[in-house]
Amino acid sequence: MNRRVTLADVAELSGVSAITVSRVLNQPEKVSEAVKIKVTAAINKLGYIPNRSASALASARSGVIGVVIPSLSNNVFNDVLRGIYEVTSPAGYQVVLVDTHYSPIEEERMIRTLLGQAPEAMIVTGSNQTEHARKLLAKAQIPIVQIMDKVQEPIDMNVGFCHRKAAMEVVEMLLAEGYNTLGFLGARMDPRAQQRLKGYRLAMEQAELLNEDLVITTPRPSSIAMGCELFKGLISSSGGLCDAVFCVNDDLALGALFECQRMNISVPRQMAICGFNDMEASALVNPPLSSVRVPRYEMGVKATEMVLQTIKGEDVAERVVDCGYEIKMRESTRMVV
Amino acid sequence: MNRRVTLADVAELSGVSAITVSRVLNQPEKVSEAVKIKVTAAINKLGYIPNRSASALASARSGVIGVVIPSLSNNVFNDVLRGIYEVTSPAGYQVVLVDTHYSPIEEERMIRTLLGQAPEAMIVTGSNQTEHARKLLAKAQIPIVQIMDKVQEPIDMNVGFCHRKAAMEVVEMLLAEGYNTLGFLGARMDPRAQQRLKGYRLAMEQAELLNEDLVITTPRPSSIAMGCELFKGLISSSGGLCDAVFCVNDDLALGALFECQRMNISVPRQMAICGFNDMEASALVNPPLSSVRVPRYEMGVKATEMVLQTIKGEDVAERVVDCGYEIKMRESTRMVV
DNA sequence: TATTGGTCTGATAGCGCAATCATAATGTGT
DNA sequence: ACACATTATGATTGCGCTATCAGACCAATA
Repeated sequence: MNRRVTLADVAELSGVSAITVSRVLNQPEKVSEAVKIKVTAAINKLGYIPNRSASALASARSGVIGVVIPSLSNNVFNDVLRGIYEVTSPAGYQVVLVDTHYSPIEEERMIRTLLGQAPEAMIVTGSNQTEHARKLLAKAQIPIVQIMDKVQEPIDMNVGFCHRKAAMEVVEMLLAEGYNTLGFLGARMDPRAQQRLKGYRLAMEQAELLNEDLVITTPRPSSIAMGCELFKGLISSSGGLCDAVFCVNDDLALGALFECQRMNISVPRQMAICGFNDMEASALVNPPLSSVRVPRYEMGVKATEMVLQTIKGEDVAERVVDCGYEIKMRESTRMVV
Repeated sequence: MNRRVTLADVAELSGVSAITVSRVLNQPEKVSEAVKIKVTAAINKLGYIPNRSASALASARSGVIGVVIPSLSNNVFNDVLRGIYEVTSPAGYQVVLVDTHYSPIEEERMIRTLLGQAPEAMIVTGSNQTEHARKLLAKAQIPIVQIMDKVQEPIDMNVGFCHRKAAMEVVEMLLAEGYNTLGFLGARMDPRAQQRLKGYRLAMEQAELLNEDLVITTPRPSSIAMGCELFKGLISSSGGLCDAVFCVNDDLALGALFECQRMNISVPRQMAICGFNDMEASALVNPPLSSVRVPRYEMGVKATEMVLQTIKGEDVAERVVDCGYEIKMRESTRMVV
């Protein structure tokens, strides 16, 4: 027979009760050395691996943290995830990760299935959950952190920053540098992209320079290739008058840069380019691309620490954390005189 | 009270037995229309979400697929994961993902905890598991696919390609193109990187051109910045004699390219560059980088289809799949006469 | 010696669900 | 009318583990 090895098997072999074996694994300080050694030997001999479903059911603790992200392909979330695992892994928690493909409907479905795992906490991206999804989350009575965005009315906790403010600040810096015909490239246009566009519009309006012909966006997914395409769109729509472009992320900015190289448009002399997220490539291309550094890894770590702390019953001092950002002005937006 | 809603609650409200509610959810074809409507209404009213731990325990089916990858930061695995989710998600399976940080020891530990979830199948990366980890996997009696590599003796199933052969072929093509002082840049040097290096060495040896001074590697993580660094190492170690460089991945190749641009080394006139993986940027930089296209997404899909098929009890025709690769020769390795 | 307090171990029950088998209700053919 | 198959529903049980409480044991103190 190849029945799976259970606690009872270990108990029998080591001559103790099942509950004692359980204690050896979960509360070893409550067991005498002699028994611990006997039981450990039996565990190793049988190759016993505890069944988490049974444990979860009996203890009402699943050891699962649910993580909801909008896209597995967006590298931005790699770093966030890395941060999350950095904390969950040593703490013995498992991550169950779902991808919503940027769809609130799908997100609601995913949250529902995730809740079926009775997660002890959830980390979700942004704030445009459906009304029903928010209700589900609130009803679950577990710690929840919304990440990436600065959220108006958090379901529970929040770690993020204001994308609108960051974008405004970028535009203001570019205007201060001397650029004035400043275009905008955006793809996917998820809520965070929308906020950045809003920031761009606000700052341009304030400077009385807003020209909707210079705003090129698409709901299609973002990519370097899309950056090339949108940039060509900007050139034709602006009649070649643009002197700078703010891209909603670094992929688009790289695309714009590579396209400039092919079109023999000198960066930054003829065209300044600024991205967002500060991915690794941005600082290393030629010329180095200006961008906005975002503490992605740190957000993942912080959010996870907050939920684990709450699980442990400790108080979380700051339930809403503005993790900020850092504008990295590099050669790609240095005005040449 | 805020006790979680259970099957029994739904059963009571709808005036049927618990098992009937269970059937409405899992085998609706076995329940009459009238009862189905009544029960569904109760489920919605109470906001009932089934507890998967209990379900897993009772049915001995966890609905979990375990996935073991060596690194969350390596973008190569994004696409593989995307492929995996593309299949698991509609089939109602949850993915539990673990990251081994390229360490077989940590991998063994992760596999052990993963097995605690009683996964119905596992997808693991490569073949350098510890002996014990392999035993654990084999003992689990579940379908297992090793991905990425072509594996000598698969634990169960395998989807991948031969990295050594791919690298050999690349080197042979570069030599045929007319390059002969061909360097190698490698970072991290995980088993697949080792295989590519082996392929390089074999091909160079065959051509009687192998010169270990032109092999620059580091165990440190791979990155674009590391590509810049290693390339500088190659230049100094080769005394500027190199006319081409084969990089173990595209990050290093991009680093080498960007560094060439800064050092005013013309690519490909003075230095040809070839990468591996064919990430998006490679085709879009200037000049476009030669690389090896690898069906990452497809590997994820295929591996997942294979395990789900096995779970369903169907036979998998090919238990070992060579998914191949495609060498993309682009301008960065075009000999200029 | 009796009492107390502490440490260690075990018996029992139940977490929420589905497998299994039993039973009731319905239809079908003769 | 009957036997018989078929479909729909329910009662019981147990998956593997841990919470809870009870008890055994020992040492130290009164």
